[in-house]
Amino acid sequence: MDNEAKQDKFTAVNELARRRGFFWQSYEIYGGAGGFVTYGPLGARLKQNIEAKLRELFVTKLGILELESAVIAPGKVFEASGHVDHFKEPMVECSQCHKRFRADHLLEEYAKKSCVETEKMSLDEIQQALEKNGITCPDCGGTFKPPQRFLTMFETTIGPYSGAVGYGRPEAAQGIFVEFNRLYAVAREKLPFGVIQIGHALRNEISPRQGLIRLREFTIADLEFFFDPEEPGCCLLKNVENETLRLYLAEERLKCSEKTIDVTVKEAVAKQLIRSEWQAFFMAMAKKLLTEIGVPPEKQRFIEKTQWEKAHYASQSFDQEVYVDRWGWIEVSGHAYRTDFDLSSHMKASGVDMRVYKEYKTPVEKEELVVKPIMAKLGPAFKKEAAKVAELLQKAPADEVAASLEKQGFYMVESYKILPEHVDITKQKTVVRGTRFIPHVVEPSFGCDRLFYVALEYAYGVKDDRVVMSFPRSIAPMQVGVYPLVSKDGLVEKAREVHRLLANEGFMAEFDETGSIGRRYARADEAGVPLGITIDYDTLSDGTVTIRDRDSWRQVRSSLKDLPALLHKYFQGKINFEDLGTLLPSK
RNA sequence: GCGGUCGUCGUCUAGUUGGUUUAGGACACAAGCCUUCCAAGCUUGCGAUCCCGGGUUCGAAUCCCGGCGACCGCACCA
Repeated sequence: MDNEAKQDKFTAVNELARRRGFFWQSYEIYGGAGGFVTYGPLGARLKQNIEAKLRELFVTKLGILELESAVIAPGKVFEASGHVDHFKEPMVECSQCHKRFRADHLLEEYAKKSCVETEKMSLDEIQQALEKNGITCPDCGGTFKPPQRFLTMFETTIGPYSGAVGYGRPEAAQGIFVEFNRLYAVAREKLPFGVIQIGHALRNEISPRQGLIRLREFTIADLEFFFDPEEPGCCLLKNVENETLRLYLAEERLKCSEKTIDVTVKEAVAKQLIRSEWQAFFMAMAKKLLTEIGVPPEKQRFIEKTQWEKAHYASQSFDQEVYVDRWGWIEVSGHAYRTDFDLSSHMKASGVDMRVYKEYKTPVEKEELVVKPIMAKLGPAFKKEAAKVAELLQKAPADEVAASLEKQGFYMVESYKILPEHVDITKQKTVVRGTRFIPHVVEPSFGCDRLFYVALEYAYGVKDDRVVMSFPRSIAPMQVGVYPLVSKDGLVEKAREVHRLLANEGFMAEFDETGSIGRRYARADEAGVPLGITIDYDTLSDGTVTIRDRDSWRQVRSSLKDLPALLHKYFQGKINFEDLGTLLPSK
């Protein structure tokens, strides 16, 4: 299978995808536009099924809330979140060789500026700093053109006349943070809770290549999980504690070592390799997801981001990577501990309190001295000033007042001399029942188009020179094919009847009567249809059909009347192919 | 954005020293015949203004310029 023109899987998968309608580049009739794709019938279905997996895993099974928010946001949202600053990178271009560089990186490297410093610099300041330090093109020594900012967010104006700037969201997360107060109320004001949003996001990439791996418009699934930083324990960790994770730690990467370690979730948490229990939990869930869409565990790993690589909001973060044929390890999900960065930022920018109230388990009783002015005495003593004096007294520190009265027999508040008989000093018990705080956030974030791509690549296989897309049955875009063995003697009519039956039972079923039976099986294998139902002469006489397995090409014989129930069980993963009927001898 | 290579039916491609090319083939697809289980065979059909725009020329798929797109390298990827 590899003697001639050994094309890589990326090429093979893309070609198949175009031919069979999984996906292709958008706007082809106008020459195409980089970074945009169209999912065809099989692809749209497959993508929905993958997203359904995410929902099943998080929404159905864990009770994570789902949200759908707008793609366009007012400028303030992404100013507050830090994206406007962080998506706008200062770049300089060499006037001789036209190579482009990140101006801030040059300053950090050659002028020993810190990234905190460069962050704050204006374009003019950057230019001056470059000139002052005599920084020229590292490649050819040429001088730089004036620096410019490249904004990787899509910018627009909201409304026809206003200058109100709006941005296409580069992630779905902010749509969750800005709605936090309502979501928290809907979640019945209980922590921890999580919210997921699966939707389109936009990033105006400088040069999107790599097909589905880097797009300008893509589907992201951001899950924000809110919890109390004082109770960071994960109540679900037990369920996954023996799951192993392959970690590629930052310290190994800094040593330029390729060493990865396999640890159980339990160990990773115990050794503080993963500092948040919830983060560890979601990493285990992410591994489960990838495994379920067909990526073997040994082709997955979690790479810890170094200090430099981490997002502006993250405390510790890992990328889940999958090994692909052409590029090696590529990111499919990110796992960041965002602390309270986002909610704090929006609180500060909007002025809206997003803290949550926590009642103490046992109310804290405090005993403190209280100075109570006795108005009956203050009135005669200070006349018109009495009210003011009382007010001042209440603000004064009670301890000081008490000490002064005791020692010196009086207390001076401004120019007023307070005598012991003017006030009543008592010990008062106050009960503090709770406190307010900003929840912390752990965020797993999946690139759905990348999940889609790795699902395609790992499904791709060649058997007897035929392409077989071995999707896990739970995500296969087409579930069953129904075929008359030959197109005569009433077999076609019977097959149509079976097809209708299955379609009405809720299966994604296709009907195909053209070409030889072998050709139809081959076509179905290429579309990744797990089961083929073939109607033959025995079907007419005894009501049985053959069921063909896409991956092994084995066949079983089964009664038509049992078929719907059997297929339901099969697609729910409760039974295997052999359980569908009696095995026929393979030819 | 820069540099290199490239762009012909749905897919893969022949042709590219400018001229019988109404751009050829294979696979796929469709209709029919045949066919009792893995891309069989036969017949017929559908399908490409040769990526787009401009230029040179009597004549351009072929040469030149610009654009778009793809791949590889650099840079970028929060």
